[in-house]
Amino acid sequence: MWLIIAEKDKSAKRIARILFKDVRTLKKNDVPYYISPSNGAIVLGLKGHIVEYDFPEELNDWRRTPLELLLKSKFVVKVRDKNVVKTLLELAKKAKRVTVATDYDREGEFIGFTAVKLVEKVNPNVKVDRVKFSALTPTDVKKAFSNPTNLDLNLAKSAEVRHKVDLLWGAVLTRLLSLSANRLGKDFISVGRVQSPTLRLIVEREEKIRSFKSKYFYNAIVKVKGIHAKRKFESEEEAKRLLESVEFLRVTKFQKSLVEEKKPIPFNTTEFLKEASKFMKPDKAMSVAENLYMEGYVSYPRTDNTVYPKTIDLKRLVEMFLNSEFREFAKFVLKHGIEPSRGKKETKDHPPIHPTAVANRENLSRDEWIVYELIVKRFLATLSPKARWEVKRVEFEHGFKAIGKVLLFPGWRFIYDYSKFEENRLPDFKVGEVLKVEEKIVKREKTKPPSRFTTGTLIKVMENLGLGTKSTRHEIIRKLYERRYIYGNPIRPTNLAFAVVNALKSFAEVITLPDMTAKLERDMMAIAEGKMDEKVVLKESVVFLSRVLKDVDREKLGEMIRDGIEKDREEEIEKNAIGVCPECGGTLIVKRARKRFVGCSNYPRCKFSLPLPQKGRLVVTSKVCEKHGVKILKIVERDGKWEFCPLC
DNA sequence: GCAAGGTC
Repeated sequence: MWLIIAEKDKSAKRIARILFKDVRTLKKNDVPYYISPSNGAIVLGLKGHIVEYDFPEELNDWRRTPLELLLKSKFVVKVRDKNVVKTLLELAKKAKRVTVATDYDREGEFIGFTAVKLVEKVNPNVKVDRVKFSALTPTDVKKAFSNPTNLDLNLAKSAEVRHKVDLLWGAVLTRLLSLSANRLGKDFISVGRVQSPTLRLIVEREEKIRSFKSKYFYNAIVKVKGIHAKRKFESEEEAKRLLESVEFLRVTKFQKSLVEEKKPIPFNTTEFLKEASKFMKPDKAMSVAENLYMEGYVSYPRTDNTVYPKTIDLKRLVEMFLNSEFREFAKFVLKHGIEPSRGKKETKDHPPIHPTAVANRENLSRDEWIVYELIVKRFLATLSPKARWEVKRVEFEHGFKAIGKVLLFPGWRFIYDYSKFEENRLPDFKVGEVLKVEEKIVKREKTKPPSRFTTGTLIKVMENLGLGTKSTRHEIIRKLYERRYIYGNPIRPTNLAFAVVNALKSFAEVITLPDMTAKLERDMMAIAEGKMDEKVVLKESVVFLSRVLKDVDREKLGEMIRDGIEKDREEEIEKNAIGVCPECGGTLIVKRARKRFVGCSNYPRCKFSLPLPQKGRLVVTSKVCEKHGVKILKIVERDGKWEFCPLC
């Protein structure tokens, strides 16, 4: 029997259908696999990593394990998906030949490698080979299977070292911070190669915003021919002085031009999440996209590719929408001729995210429809004509300027309505023409601090810095929320986040920098090329971390972090305090436990409490009820919002 | 109860 191992069920199915004519689907331990009786072949899909490295069980008790022991420890293999491993072993026992057909990348090589190691335990003499294809098309797959090669052990080792380095750093520093601050159980303080640099970005942006000194500036504005032209000044006097002196203005320059506005590029994971985050958190958007993929409505949502491969029949996909509520858009695209845009990143593994079937609004959940509509509109927009603008620039004496923009032809904007735009109409001017100043205004404005990251912009920044992968960035951000390091969107860091980042900066700064990932990438490359031994890389980490453990002042570290937590707690109380308790004079506080209610700060001495509605998002407003002197509360629900005083 | 990386 010939066993072919794929990375996931979907690819297993595809591979089986491409290679064999008589494919039957069977199930063992609830795991599907595909069999070709005539060829005596079985294709089994794994679920990504089915095993992972961990520390031996005796090191699991955080309190009782000196951190130095983690550095000396060996790694043990832990099974993550029992059913898949069981099925793999049962099938492998009977195999004469095993072919690894996992994704052709570093993690894919590692996944295949670990599967083979498991197989060899039950079937030591099995023949093993490896096929490499970068697209699941019949041509690519068949070609790969006619040229089987061997597993690339160095490539697999390079992924293995990443797993180990990440676990080592993550476990040692996570436990160090958590133990020092005495935050154990679900309240632990996490640290990691990707999450910590990401958190540092957010914290440092907040520091910039806090230290930002805004300056005033003054726009001298004149109205001529019904439009406003302006010039910027640093001082109000200068602006006023100039305005006082002008009664007529001569036109010194006038330009009218046609400007084409590029259409958006095809969706890869990052671009998709950036746009979808206007509606929901990235982890939510990702799981919704995953569902749509499983139901066959969109293509694989984890991709770096921003260029449609030639193998996709774009025209057929557009025509598919002629019988849908997107028909006007499909017609528009077909009428103007399909011309796909392309991004800078071109990879071979998966195409950009695009619709694969027509869905009806009624068959999808609300969130599914939002994501589906976004993907469809984006797809059609990438194929449609550019937008065309008429841009006018006019300049007057004394440096007054105005710019006008009018959308002449919407092109892709007709379809993709997710980015707002403004038009500003300007009449035509003639150079030399002298116009009467109809109105004069001085407007005071402020320079703005840098803006906070949103989940969307953060994902993009992470990608640019090489932090995380298309499949993990949304997870990392979710983790930061879950650990109470960040809140809101735009994202704000908590005091705990400040404490964690500053603590790490003081004794293990590398873990807060993207450079660590960059260096790890270089080391992995060297290992893959056979120029470096994985032991050397691991040793380096061990040496660094043992230095950290020796030097760090755990008392001080614990204090820093507890301070952060304490500050968060105080702010939380302050934010939720709504007034004075009518029974004891204590402070009334909105409590958000399993149920939410208004309680007294003197609890348990004072048992005063008020019920609150449990549904919708509750906001403490700054308005005060005139009758009771307590803050007005607001409930925000999907279909509206309402305000009330809890004492009324 | 640690990370980040696959996939569901």
